[in-house]
Amino acid sequence: MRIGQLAAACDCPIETIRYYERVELLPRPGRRPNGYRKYDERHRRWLNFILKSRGLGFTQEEVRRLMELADQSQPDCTRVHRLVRTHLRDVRAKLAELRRMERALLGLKRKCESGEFEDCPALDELMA
Amino acid sequence: MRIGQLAAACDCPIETIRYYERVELLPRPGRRPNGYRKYDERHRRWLNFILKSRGLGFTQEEVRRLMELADQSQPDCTRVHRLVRTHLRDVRAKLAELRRMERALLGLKRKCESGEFEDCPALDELMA
DNA sequence: CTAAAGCCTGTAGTTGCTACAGGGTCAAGC
DNA sequence: GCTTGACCCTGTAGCAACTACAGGCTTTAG
Repeated sequence: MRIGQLAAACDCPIETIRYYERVELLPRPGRRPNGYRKYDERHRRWLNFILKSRGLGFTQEEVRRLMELADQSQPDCTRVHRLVRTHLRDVRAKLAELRRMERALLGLKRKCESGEFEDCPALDELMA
Repeated sequence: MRIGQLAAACDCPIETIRYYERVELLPRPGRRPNGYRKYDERHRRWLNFILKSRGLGFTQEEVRRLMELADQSQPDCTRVHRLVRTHLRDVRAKLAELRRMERALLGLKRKCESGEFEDCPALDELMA
């Protein structure tokens, strides 16, 4: 397939596919005589793997490691497990941070809503 | 005060202060004859405002708008309220996304833990 | 034969900082 | 008087992970 067809198959922008090639996430495809990239099923599966992993928030570096592990004949489940656990920890840290923000923003919002003030109490709180 | 003292007062890296000046978030300070930046209380309060807002996840653009609103003699609480609500929506969208990731990662983790497989079931799922 | 759609490379922009390199300034101590 | 160290300056480059052109080929449909 050509790049556009791969992009359609994986629902991923063409530019992103070329980008993954440039940063050496996606293996280099073959080329037709006219210079067009030529992809096969293997590429489609790797691209899907990358997209799924990124969709779970793994960094490029982590995806690279996952791909190395997946590429072995005898996948090392222990390592995969460790990667997943570590990343889960990161995700939970971000969750905690966002929840903190949510609480604070809710507080600001309530202040804005609670009655009549000369000046805005939310701005006051940010200024304090 | 000099930049180092402001940085210490607000617990913020010096580089960040210069950066905020460059992108025109923080008003330009005066200069001493030797070229050193010279800050006063007003700068300290603005910098705190910026740091607090950023800590709540507001983008630079949003902080700029908040600052404009805060700078008026008659702060428009309605606009502030709208900014806060919009941002709260964004934060909640990110929360939902992260929770989705958390669930999926937890699923992967459990698969890795649940017994003996020939190959890693987590990798299988990413590959599928 | 021409127009549109598809592909190519290479580079620059995004957000919000952070990290130098390569200098100038200033107060304290010997 | 001179050095040492802490502080400050500008300007540029780097990070993640894309996204968006510009400027140019090729292929396909009518």
